[in-house]
Amino acid sequence: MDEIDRKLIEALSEDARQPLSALGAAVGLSQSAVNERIRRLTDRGAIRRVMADSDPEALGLPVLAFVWLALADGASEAGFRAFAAADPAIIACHHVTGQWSYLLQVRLPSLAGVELFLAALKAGGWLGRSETMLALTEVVAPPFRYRGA
Amino acid sequence: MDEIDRKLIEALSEDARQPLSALGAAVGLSQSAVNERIRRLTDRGAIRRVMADSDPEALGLPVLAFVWLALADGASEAGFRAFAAADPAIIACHHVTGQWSYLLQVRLPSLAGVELFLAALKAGGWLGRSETMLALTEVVAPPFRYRGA
DNA sequence: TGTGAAAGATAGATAGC
DNA sequence: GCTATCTATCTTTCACA
Repeated sequence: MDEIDRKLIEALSEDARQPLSALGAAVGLSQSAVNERIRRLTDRGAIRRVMADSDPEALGLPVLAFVWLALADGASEAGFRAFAAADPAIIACHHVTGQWSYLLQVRLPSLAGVELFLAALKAGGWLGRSETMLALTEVVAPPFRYRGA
Repeated sequence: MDEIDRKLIEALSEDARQPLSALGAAVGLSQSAVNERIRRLTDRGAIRRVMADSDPEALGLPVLAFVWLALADGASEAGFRAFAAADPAIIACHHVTGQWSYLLQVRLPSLAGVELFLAALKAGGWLGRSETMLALTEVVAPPFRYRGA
């Protein structure tokens, strides 16, 4: 992972459909050297995948909510993690320091969807305490990976 | 944006390098019909880009911090937004409801980096109040777009 | 919008150096 | 790592449904 690898990943993060020749020109290597580096970066897992970044609004998911969660007493951590991994509305879930145990980032069709989501958390027996904040403007928008309805 | 479009975006979100023939087989359309749909989805902006999702740890950015921020009195909103857009450590920045004005998601090389980041926020005159939480486990990992050192 | 087919352009993969 | 070659894939275009 040298400076050239970093530049390649930066360029591919911007646009992964650039020809190898363009990448080569950008970093000062031949097309095949670039190809070989990308192969190695992918094998090592430094590049995890090449994916489409899509617009959540176009997919009918305009609402982004941040949900702070303290698990219910006695709820299984492993069970909750399986639940989070399975729900396509959950675009990120981190175990965090501080007074809450998890921070969820959720994409939903509407505010009503937020209410349904919280109800599902409660019905699953996961929800101890929680606090929800809604995203207004996206000042720096992270990539969005659509995981299905 | 019908069911087929959604399936295409879901498949491309998983792996954007599949041949059109494979996508066609998955959704029950010909290669040329798939090609045409992807072109339209891209033109409309439903597909924003095709990018590499990389591993922040491999890039020397193992620390993810959530920084809740209330802007300093008199700080310019526009100025702060330009600052956020320019700093590659900031992978997401949302204006949010509730007691804080912004939520920043920041990728950094170390805990010392978090301290430096907060110091830079303060030095820029943006920081009113703030509260930082560190991510421990990534239960559901969002895609990561490397924006450079 | 979609199908099927065919031509041409492009880029990825491979092998020898 | 480079150059050259081979091959898979994409793109474009057509006639037709």
